[in-house]
Amino acid sequence: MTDQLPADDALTQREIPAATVSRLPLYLRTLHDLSEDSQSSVSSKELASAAGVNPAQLRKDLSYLGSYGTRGVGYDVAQLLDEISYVLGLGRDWSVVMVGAGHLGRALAGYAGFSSRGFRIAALTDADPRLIGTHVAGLTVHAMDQLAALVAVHKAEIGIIATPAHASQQVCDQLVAAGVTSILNFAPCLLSVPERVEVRKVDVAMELQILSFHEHRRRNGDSLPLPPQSSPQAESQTVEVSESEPSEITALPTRLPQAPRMAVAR
Amino acid sequence: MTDQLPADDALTQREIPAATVSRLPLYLRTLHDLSEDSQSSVSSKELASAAGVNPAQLRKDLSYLGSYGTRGVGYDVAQLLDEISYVLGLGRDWSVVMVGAGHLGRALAGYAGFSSRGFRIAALTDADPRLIGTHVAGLTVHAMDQLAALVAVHKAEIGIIATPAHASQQVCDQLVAAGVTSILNFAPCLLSVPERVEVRKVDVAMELQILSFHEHRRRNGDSLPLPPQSSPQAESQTVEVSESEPSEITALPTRLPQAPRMAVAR
DNA sequence: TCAACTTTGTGCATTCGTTCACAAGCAGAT
DNA sequence: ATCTGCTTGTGAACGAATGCACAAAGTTGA
Repeated sequence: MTDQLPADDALTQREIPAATVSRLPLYLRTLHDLSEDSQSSVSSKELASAAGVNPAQLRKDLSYLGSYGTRGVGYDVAQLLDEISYVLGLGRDWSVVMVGAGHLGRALAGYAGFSSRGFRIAALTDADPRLIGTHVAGLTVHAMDQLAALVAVHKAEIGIIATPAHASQQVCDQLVAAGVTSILNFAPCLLSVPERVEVRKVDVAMELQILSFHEHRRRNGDSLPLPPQSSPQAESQTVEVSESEPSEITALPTRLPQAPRMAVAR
Repeated sequence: MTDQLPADDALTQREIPAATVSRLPLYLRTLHDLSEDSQSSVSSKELASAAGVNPAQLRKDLSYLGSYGTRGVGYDVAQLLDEISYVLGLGRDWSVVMVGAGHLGRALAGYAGFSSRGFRIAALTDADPRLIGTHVAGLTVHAMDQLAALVAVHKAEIGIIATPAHASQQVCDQLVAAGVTSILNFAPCLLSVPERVEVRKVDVAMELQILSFHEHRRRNGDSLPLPPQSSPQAESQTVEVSESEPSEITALPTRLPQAPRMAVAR
């Protein structure tokens, strides 16, 4: 098993790095803002600062597109918009099929930011018979057995899963079987898909837990039952706890106090 | 401006890497699933596969927690659950204040996944006078000028911004002024905050654009008006385009055909 | 008690991503 | 025409993250 990659070698080679791709939409949005202020030209310094990234990183990112700025001047806003739009495949409208017409599904279906960016929610399905036939944001909710037909009719390449976690893998399989090759998953679970299918996930609870980590760390810092070693001389914190009491952790949960706790030190 | 970091040196030093932190909620969820199947012990191989990561990575991640498994056996599911819960600060309930009672805000307020994970939406505000006083998921929508008071009363450390982009910076400033130190932002825009405040963002349109990139790439591959150099001999793709026509890009948008396009090659 | 087996924890190599720093190139002034 | 000043594009240094491979450490069974 000495990894012999399939022949996507020469292709994968000069690919735009994933990290860059994930920033392109950011640049696009920032450029859009600039162009609304009728600014026609922008330097990497300016654009980077507006996007919240390092100027060198911006330039390197753009260099992958082969998009040329003008030395001494900067980038043409309109041209760069076109360039990035093109690379992101935003030159056309995309049909999106959404599964799940619960709270989240309905909210997403009504989100104006989709259509304004060329993503058309073409169809909406749900497993709940009570929802079928109801209307959401101008769409009729269809039954799950219509899914394949809807994907075909609307030539949808992108699917959105806004169902409970327990249903999501099955829904995913149906989407894939229907020909969808990109999936945005809002259900908190791992989806298994064929290699050719691209999955991205949005998990709000996960995001909150990451925030919770930082809050917790801020408060309890590194002072806790620690391993043999005395804690290093790190005491001076810059954390301002605004107005509340000095950390009143209500109730440590099911924690067993026996397990050696090491917060930070390796 | 030769970056002289503040004295969070010794602290940041042995910190758990951000990449690891972002995976901990994933492990937590996976362990939860296992424990519901009343599995009491799990090996890194098994857990990693269930979480969709490399076993070595899992072990290294867990090693930052100082959480010890048992060699020859694996990890105790319950203990690991506790361990990760603790590190993520999930030993307590967190009060969350949400701003924006539009489609998204309402959907999020009703999301069961929050409360079940210890995140209590304690209050909900909106700028729209028509929404104030209405009820959403058992909460009354309050006016924006109540925000600071609500944050104080509920001792909320976490804020969620579910407003339109144009309002989000102002809302963010209000949250920060009220003492919130962690923000989850659903509005598509960059927030500027003091250093001590942690911001995470969820941008669905951005996710769709990244998917769109891959779809586009899959279809148009590297065959496009290219720079002088002839394209390398990369032809054999493994992409199956299921059933649709062989790429019928409806209308290239505002694209100027003059700009040299280089899709992949550097 | 000891040997065979399993699985962790981690040093190390490698890959990926970010940032620096500077030569190359263009615009505009003189 | 040439020179000055600015900004791009990118090689190279750095740093973070990943994954391999193996010693250490425990379990199980005889």
